[in-house]
Amino acid sequence: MGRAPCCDKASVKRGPWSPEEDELLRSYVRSHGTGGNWIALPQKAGLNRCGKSCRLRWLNYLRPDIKHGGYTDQEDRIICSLYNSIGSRWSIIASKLPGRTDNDVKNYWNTKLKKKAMAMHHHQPPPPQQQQHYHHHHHRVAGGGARVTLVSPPPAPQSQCASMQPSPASASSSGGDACSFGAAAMYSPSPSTQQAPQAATLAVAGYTSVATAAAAAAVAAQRSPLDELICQVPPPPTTTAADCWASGVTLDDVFLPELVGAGEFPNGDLFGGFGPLLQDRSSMELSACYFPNSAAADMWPAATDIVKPAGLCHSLT
DNA sequence: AATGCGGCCAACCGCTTGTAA
DNA sequence: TTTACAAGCGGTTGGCCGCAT
Repeated sequence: MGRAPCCDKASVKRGPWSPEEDELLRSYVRSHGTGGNWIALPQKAGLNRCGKSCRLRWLNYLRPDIKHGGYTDQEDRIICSLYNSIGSRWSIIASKLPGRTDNDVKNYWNTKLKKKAMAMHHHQPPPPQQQQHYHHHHHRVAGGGARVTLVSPPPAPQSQCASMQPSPASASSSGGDACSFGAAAMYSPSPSTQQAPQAATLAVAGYTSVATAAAAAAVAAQRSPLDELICQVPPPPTTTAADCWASGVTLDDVFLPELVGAGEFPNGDLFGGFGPLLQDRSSMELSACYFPNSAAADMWPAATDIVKPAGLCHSLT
């Protein structure tokens, strides 16, 4: 038994919206809101449309804060970086781009950015050595906020993909490895990134993982003394996994094999990291944790507001 | 001018997730 | 705990438009 359809598709209008329908929907939502019930909305608004269709029209087109087209280089970088990190999670990617919708970002990627990324991937010179080399870019966040360190995976030829252990989302995306790494290749450090503090914050998310994106935002929003400690560690002179931790930003999942072996975080979940960086501490159960330095390790027993893993706590120093 | 082709994008489809009863 | 339903999400489709021939 399948689920009953949300509306009678034979009787509702489908296809492009007319200006009159747009105005009906717009004025209804303006005066009543969506009411949390899109299914009932069309009838109340006097529209002969499926509720899902109304919702889509509002979210993707009629919402007042929507931007169409005119993507900036900065937005391109954010999209590429996030795509490389998390795959086709368009709603998450769009949430990092004010005024953009998931549908819009998805279309933009599929029609333009993917090709651009592919082209750049194919123009990447081969890596100098097989040893993975991670680029660190340091940015100071506006307002004296946390210094953050970007860790980007190197542009990698397809032959290296297996060893890179991309996140499940990336691995399962239809874009394939070439696209994924092409996106990474596009994400070289650029002056424009450094000029925009907000962009720097967003870029951090792009280099890590979804939850890390939230964590990066959380760093600025809520900080305990432990958080401060993490964020104040001076920038490392070299580029190792431990350095990444020391900089206060969780690791990209490509570091996992290097750190603990692929079996430690079965789903590419890297939140072995530091509880204090997580937005919702109470809901996160860590499978392991790694202290960025011995001082943080010392403070760990005193931290009472995070869910601590049963075992596997290590200091990286 | 007519036709074909490819790019673009709005909209749809169907599956997954969240939640209330 | 189970079930039903709405919302959310990502993949896909279809039609419009501009450009090349």
